[in-house]
Amino acid sequence: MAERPSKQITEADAQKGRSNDADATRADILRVAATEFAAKGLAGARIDEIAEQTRSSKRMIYYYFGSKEELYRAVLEQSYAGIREAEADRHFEDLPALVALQAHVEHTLDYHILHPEFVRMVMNENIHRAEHLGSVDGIRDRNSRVVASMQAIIDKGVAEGVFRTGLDALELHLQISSLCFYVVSNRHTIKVIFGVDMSVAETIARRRAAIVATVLAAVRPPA
Amino acid sequence: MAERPSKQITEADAQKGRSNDADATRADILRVAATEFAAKGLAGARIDEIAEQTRSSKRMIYYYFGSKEELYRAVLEQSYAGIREAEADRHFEDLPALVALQAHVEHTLDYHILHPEFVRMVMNENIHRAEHLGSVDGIRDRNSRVVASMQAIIDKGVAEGVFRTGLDALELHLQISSLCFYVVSNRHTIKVIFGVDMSVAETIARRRAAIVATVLAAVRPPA
Amino acid sequence: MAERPSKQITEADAQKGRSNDADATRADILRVAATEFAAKGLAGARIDEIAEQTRSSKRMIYYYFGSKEELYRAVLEQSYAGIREAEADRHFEDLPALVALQAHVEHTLDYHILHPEFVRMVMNENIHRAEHLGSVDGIRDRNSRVVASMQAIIDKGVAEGVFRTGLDALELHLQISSLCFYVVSNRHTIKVIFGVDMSVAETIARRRAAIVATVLAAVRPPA
Amino acid sequence: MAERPSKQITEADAQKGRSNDADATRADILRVAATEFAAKGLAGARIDEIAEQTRSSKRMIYYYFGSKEELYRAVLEQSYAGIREAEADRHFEDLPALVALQAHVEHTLDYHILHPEFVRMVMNENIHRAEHLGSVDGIRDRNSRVVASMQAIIDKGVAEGVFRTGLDALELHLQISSLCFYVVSNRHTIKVIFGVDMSVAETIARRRAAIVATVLAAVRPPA
DNA sequence: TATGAATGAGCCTTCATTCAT
DNA sequence: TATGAATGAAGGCTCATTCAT
Repeated sequence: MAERPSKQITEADAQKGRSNDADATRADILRVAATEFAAKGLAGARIDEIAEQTRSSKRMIYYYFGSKEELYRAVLEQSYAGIREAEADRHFEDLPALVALQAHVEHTLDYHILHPEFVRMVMNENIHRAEHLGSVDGIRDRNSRVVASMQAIIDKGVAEGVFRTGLDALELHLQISSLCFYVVSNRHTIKVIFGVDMSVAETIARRRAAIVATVLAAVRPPA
Repeated sequence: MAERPSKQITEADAQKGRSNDADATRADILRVAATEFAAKGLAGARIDEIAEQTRSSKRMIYYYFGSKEELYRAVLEQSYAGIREAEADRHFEDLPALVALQAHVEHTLDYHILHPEFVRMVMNENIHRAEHLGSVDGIRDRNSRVVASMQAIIDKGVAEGVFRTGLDALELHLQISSLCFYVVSNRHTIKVIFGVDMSVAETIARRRAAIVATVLAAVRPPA
Repeated sequence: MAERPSKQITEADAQKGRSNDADATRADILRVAATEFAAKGLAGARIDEIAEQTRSSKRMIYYYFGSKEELYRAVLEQSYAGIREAEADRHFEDLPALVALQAHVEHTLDYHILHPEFVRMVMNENIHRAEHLGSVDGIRDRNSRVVASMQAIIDKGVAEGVFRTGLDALELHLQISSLCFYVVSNRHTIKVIFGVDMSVAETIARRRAAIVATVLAAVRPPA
Repeated sequence: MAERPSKQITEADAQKGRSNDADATRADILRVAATEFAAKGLAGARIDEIAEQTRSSKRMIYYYFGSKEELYRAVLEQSYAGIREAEADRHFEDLPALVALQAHVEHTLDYHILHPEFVRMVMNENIHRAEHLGSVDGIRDRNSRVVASMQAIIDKGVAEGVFRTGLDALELHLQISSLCFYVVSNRHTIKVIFGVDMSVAETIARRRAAIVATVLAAVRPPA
């Protein structure tokens, strides 16, 4: 993310002692906006509040992003880019299927727990019937990649004789997502209704084990 | 005050404990508001738009509910009352554990699919960190009831030798909830990313079977 | 004020065990309204709040008084009726002029201190350029009576040789009013600016003496 | 910010420390609001009406003042700043005590007559129990200054042998205020009740003379 | 005489957005 | 690229008043 800025530092910038202010400003706005939109949704977030927490001004938000909605889309895009990168970084090819699946589930759960803003953005997007997600670049690529990756694990598991046959890669992916997403997305109502605090490490550990157990049970061949 | 209501109490009214125009107006507002809040969230919904779809006026909304937030809370309360009633109607006591569990999962999934507004309200509430849920009456009662019911099934299943030991009732409930909730809550992003339309009957049937299979696998005793 | 109800108790009332409900209701509303209007002014007072503090309802306010403004006028009228009665009760005819004048000043000051709502109503009325006072019955009578009374004291004082000549009755009345009114009308700003609390008995006593001294000095003949 | 205001700084602006459109807009709003609040009070004044008489818009009122109450407070502050400045401009040090006192009374009366909005604002504030006055800067300073000034006159008068001893500076100040304030504050009820029009020059002159006479009599040593 | 329900107009306030510089 | 000032439209809410019974 911070590795390769999209614009080169111009000579003029260098002369003025500024090192790519534009990108820094953009990133700064995006960071603040991500927090605000995740916290309050598209309608609930306030451009003024975002501007105040920014190092620059409200005018700059419009200069860089054009409108509140486009800023929201940029945040959304960034959110999905994050999980895409995280998923791309995982390489379970050489592991036994069961180990790979377990690792995948744990990584997925961890990502959600570590990135509640991502979870909130996805919730927001669903409240808006995903109308902004369509215009986000490369969003459909995720499909093939994540499903292919799941399919690879399934194939290996079946080949190893540790998975049952007839498993559907997309279905399995969605179930794992369900189990990992819900823990984070619904943690507040869970807390109120059941008194369970999902931010406690021990609770998380217990839930992780239970989720892993369920997923492994789901792929287990019949006795 | 309670001496003589101006209109006669009909049998239907009596059954619902409603007795006059006031309650009808209240209910009408609540119904419209439920749709709007579910669709757009607390911040996104507009009192004006709710009023327009109502048989009464904006003024009446404030007359009966006091503020936008209180109206939202009333809708939230009603949403939870709905699922609580639905859960209370289920009686699986005389069924074998596996059948009871399967029926429970299917009912739960069906309820979510049939009541997407409930799902959306829960999402909204989580976006607001469940700050309004706390003041909703009887919300914590659900805990004991739903967990007790799950525990009963677990106990019977273990007694019958068809469930493994060591199952946690709350954990199982949350996993079932995850699997049933996500299908509905995230259907829009799922549609955009994976092209799967959750409103198609066939897709639903396939997912229902898969979810049931996973839950049953999760409780299955080791081979 | 509560001595003689304006309407007789009808037989029907007596039968129902009600003793002149209508007048009681009217008086009750008027009493509450007086407090509210005095406290918040015509624009600031709320019919709803008045109704809530009443033993009857909002509808009754309109039934008896027709409108907010007319209720205000009724309160105003009642306020002026109060001071008129108080002034009418004073009989200084047999006293020496100086004693009579001193008693008059003290009574006037006491009345203002004991009836801050009257003072507030007069302030309100001046803020509204006295547009409602015109339609209040018998308001101009006060002129002749109060000026005549003052003139009588002046005449006697001059005859006794203890007052200077050339005194104007209205002017003297207005100066006494000024001194007595201001203490109450401006007590809040006085408190904030000068830290003097006009509700403290000792402070009042000191001010009373000072005001009396000034008025007596004002009528004193030249040395 | 202060680099180059869009309009040239006029001499008048410079004198008042104002330099650009923003301050002009603010001042314009304040001027209009002063009239409205004085005329109708806090509750009676309408932001819409103020906005209409302004060169700018309703939105700008909130941009500069935040709320109706804060605008009211700004007007109140300005009102008191006016009389404070007027009082500061008076220099009676070199005059004989009697002349100084008479000049002071006449100036005070003139200020009230020339600034009825100030009088009305003070009335409004008293109707609101001076709850806004507390947060007005420098309001308590007036105390020391005005009392000190009065004390100086008293001291000189006593030294000259033309004032009696035992005079209290605050008390004298309050009596003078009473006499000058009431003429303006209660002129409408006075007009209705006594038919005396305080806006007529001759009437004012007569009252001024009478008030001066009373104050001078109040300080006169015993014969 | 009395009451709860209803209402239209209008009020204070806020929002995303744009302009002038 | 950057900033403070400005804005139209609309949003939530309240008020005095009236209707149906």
